[in-house]
Amino acid sequence: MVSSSVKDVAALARVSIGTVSNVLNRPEIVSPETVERVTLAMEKLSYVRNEAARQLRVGHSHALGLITLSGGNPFFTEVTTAAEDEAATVGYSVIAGNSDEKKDRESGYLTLFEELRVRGILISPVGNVIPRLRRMRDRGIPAVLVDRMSKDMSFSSVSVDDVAGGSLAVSHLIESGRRRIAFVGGPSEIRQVSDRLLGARQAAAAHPGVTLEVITLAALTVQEGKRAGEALVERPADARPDAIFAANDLLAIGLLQALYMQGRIAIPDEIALVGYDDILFASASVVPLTSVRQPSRLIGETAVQILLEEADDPTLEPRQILYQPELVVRASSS
Amino acid sequence: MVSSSVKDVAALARVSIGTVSNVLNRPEIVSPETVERVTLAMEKLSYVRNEAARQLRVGHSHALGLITLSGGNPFFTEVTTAAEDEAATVGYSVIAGNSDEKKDRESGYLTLFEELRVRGILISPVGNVIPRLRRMRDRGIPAVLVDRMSKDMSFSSVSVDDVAGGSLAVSHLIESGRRRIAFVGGPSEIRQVSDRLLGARQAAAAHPGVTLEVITLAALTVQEGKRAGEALVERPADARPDAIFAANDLLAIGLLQALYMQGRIAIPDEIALVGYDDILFASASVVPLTSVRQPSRLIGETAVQILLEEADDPTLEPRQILYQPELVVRASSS
DNA sequence: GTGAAAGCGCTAACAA
DNA sequence: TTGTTAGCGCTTTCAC
Repeated sequence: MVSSSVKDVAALARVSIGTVSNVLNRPEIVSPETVERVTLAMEKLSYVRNEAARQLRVGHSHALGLITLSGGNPFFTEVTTAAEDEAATVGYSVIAGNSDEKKDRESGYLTLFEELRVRGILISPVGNVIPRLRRMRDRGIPAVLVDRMSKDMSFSSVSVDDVAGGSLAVSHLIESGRRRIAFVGGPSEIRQVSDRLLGARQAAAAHPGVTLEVITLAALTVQEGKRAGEALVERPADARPDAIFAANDLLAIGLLQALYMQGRIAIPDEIALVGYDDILFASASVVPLTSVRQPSRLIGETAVQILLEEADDPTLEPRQILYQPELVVRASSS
Repeated sequence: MVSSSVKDVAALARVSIGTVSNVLNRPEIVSPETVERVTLAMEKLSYVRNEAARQLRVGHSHALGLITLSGGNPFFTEVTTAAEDEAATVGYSVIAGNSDEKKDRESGYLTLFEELRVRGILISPVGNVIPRLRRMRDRGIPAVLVDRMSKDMSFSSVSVDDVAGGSLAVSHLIESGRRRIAFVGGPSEIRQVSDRLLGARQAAAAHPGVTLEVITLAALTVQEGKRAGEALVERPADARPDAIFAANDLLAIGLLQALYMQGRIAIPDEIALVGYDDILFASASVVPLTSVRQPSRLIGETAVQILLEEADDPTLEPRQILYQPELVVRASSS
């Protein structure tokens, strides 16, 4: 057996296919009795609308594309869930992909979304995708940057002030008496990383006598954090920093595993540690983690709202929404 | 400006649209020069194939639908990533949704996937979706159950022996001297939960003098685990269990927060704790968590393989793949 | 090796 | 209020 189409429904309900389409899309203009009859026929045949055909006709789909930096990061999971919920309230679905911070994966998803003619794209970029997004916008697919601002403000964005966040974290470490601070971060092409580092630098520069060492890793994962921690354990004790600001909580948890659990380095006594994102597991880690919290759900919801507005009216000016982060102090730094 | 179509490409390359379609789908049958000319034209126009039109013609999409029980559970994140990777190797993409253990969300995704005419469906069911899956299979959309077997074996499944896992966990607790064991789990309609409980019961029954208390929660989340933990803290010390087997690690981490961090109950001395899934954060939690590990990536990969085979050949007999879980002992129970 | 043409299922404009 | 019809972009025979 194969799927039934409007034609089958029309035949069974003894109406034209145009009427079937109308009860699907504008039931208010068709008489209640007819609606009833058609609906019944649909149920009898378990008719399911063919979205591809609808989309081919109207030109775009009822889906939004979302590309996050990492599937394993609960922060992005929360953003995604919030976006899905918000989109669902207006009948849209979200197709989520994650780039794992890799440019070719990012590019692959953009192509997929383009082939799918999604209504719009939400993205935390890795590579320089702005030119491509611009082309896509010219062809009717708008985009909103998530968790990162566009430098030239040519796209709307919903983000959190990462410079302020970095500054918040490092200021806190300095205030609690730390002087030899290390920033452990990922690839600097990732704006979130470079901004958090910038904020850290500003805070350090404001306090004479404070040094900031920068440790750059390949990715923002627990594994990489662990690797970095193992390298630190290898150092002679007096060559180690007395505080670490990790670019995200995954990294911080990896550091915790290597420094505290394997290396038996006292946290925070020997080394204080601050993470970023305040994921669900930060408060329950070996040493509860001080972290910079971002309003993840709010980011996802706002981004969807702006995107759908721009999809409806492409002439809208790009908007930059910037939320402020918040420091949550726990045992790892006090 | 609007998207260009095969027609535009054909015009620019001075060939027919049939030829354009051929270079897209069977380049080997068209002359190299023509391929070259058409490819060039595509690039000039930045042509992107309209997937909806392709799909309308061929009858199904190049996407697989995946419904997991929880977006916030790293176990399912890993299954999802593995499925995406596996699907990508054969040119398929995965549309992932999570039911959050809610029947109506599950049903919504099934409808979406049906409208999208996905090639097949991977699902960890909440409600009784078997009849519906059967209808969908009759219409050409096969399904594979993930992380759960179908009782009547009418669908293929890729799962882990949850009864064995539950037994493994509780046997370990008993061997380490515990007697008053509590099972903290979610809704019993979720097969994973009821199977793990069954295994726990079997292990308890095999040891006279061991009691098993069952605490049922609304969902398998950190929040719910925390609520359960708070209730336990309220009890007089001698009315508390001396060991807890939590149906997953999220629950276990919530319990840890309430019992250990807020309630100052010694883990494992007063209460030993075992979780399930061995998520990335289990080893780095306040008290590193003993957990039952499942081969998450393997589950995702295998499920995709079987699904695609069944999509190609609907006459295939359903297969049941059952992996064995593994106990990872850490500080929370020893 | 290439071209012409039918038709997948749907929506929307227009006619009745 | 309902019916008729064109056509969205693509793939796929079937001729040539």
